[in-house]
Amino acid sequence: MASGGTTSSRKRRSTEIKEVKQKNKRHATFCKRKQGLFNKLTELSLLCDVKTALIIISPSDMLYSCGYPDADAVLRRYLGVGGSLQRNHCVKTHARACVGGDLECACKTNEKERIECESLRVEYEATQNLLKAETKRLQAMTKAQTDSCFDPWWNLPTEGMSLESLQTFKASLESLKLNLVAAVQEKQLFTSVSPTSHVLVPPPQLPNMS
Amino acid sequence: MASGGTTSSRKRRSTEIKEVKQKNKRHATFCKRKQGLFNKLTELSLLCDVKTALIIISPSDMLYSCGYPDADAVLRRYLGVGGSLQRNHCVKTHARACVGGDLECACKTNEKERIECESLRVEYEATQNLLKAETKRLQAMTKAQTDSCFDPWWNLPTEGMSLESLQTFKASLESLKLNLVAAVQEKQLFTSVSPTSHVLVPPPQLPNMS
DNA sequence: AACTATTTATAAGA
DNA sequence: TTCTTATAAATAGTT
Repeated sequence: MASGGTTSSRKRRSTEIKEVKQKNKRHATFCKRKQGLFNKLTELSLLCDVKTALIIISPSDMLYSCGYPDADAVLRRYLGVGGSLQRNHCVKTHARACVGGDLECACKTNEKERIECESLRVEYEATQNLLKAETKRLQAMTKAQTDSCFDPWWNLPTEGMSLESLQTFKASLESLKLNLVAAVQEKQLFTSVSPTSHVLVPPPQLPNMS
Repeated sequence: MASGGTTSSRKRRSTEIKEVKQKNKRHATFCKRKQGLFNKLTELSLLCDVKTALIIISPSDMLYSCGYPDADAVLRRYLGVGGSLQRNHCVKTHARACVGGDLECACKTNEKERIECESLRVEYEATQNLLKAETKRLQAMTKAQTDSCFDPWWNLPTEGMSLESLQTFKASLESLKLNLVAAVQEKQLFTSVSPTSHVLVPPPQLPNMS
C-alpha cells in the first residue's frame, strides 16, 4: 500500500518534473534565440541599410515585435497602401524551408517613408572603420612582434597611437554611458529604444491561429 | 595636360571601382545575413513552437518575407481583427501592466522623442562596436604575449600600467554593456534586450508565458 | 545568470 | 552568386 502509493506518486512526480524541465528548457531556448534573432535583425538593418519587421507569437499568445526603423512602417509598405493583406506587389518569400523563390521584382511605390536612417548608417560605418583600422593596426603589431621577438610591440612606431586611441575610446565611452543613462531615464520606456517603437495592442478577441 | 587628364580619370575610375566594390560587398553581406536570419527564424519557429513573420525591404525596394507557419496569418494576428494598422494606439491598459508608470501613447511619440531614441540606438551600437574592438585588441595582445619569445610585455614595469588600464577598460566596457542591458530591461517587463525589440502584451485571458 | 564546449554563422577571397 | 576557409558569434548544456 504504502510502497505502491509511493511508487505511483514518485512516478507521477518524476513525470511532472520532466515535463516542467522540458518546458523550462524550451523557454530558455526560446529566450536565447529570440534575443539572438533580434540582434541579428538589428545588425542586418544597420549594416545593409534595409528596413525590417519581425513578429513572434509565442504559444501562449505573447506578442513580440522588432523592427527597424519602424516595424509598422515596414508592415504598411509590405501590405500596401490600403493596409490590406492582399498585396499587389512582388515579394520574395522565404517561407518554411526558407528557400528563396526566383521572383525578380523591384517594386516601386511611393517612397514617402524616406527615413532618416542615413545618418545613423554613416555613424555606424564610421565606427566600423574605426574598428577596422584598430584591428589592422593591432594585427600589424602582432605580426611585427612575431617576426622579431626582440622588438616588442610597444617599441613599434604605431604603438603610441594605439594607446592614445585607447584613451580616447575610454573617454568617449564614458560620456557615451552618461548620455545613455540620461536618455534612458528621461524616456518612458515602454516605447523601448527603437526610434519609432510601438506598444502593441492585443486584439479584442482571440482568433484561432493554428 | 595629358598626364593631368590621365591622373584625373584614373582617380575617378578608382573611386568608382571602390564604390562598386563597396556596394557589392554590402550586397553580399546582405544576402548571407538574410539567409542566416531566415534560417534562424525557421529554427526558432520549429524548435519553440512559435509563429513568426519577418519582412525585409532592401534599399532598392525589394521585398522579402519569411514566416512560419504563415507570415500573413501572423501579421493578421499582430494587426488585430480588422487588419488595420491603426490598431488602437492607446494600449495604456496593457502598457501600464508592463511598466507601471504614467504613460503616453506609443503612437504619439513626438519628433523629439524619436530623435532621442535614434541617438540612443546609435550610441548603443557604437558601444557594442567599441566593446568588440576592445575585446579584439585584448585577444590580439594575449596572443602576442603567447607568441612572444622573451620578456613578455606585461612583465616590464612601465608597461604593466598599460595592461592594468587595459583590463580596467575592458572590465568597464563589459559592465557598461551590462548596465545598458539592465537599464533597458528595467523598463520592459517581459524583456527583450535588443534595442529595437519590444514585447507585446498578451491577451488578458492568457496570463502565462510558455 | 554565468560559464564553457560545441556548433553555427559569416567575412574575405576566389 | 556560390564555394572555401579561417575566424567570430551563438547557443545548448550545465552550474
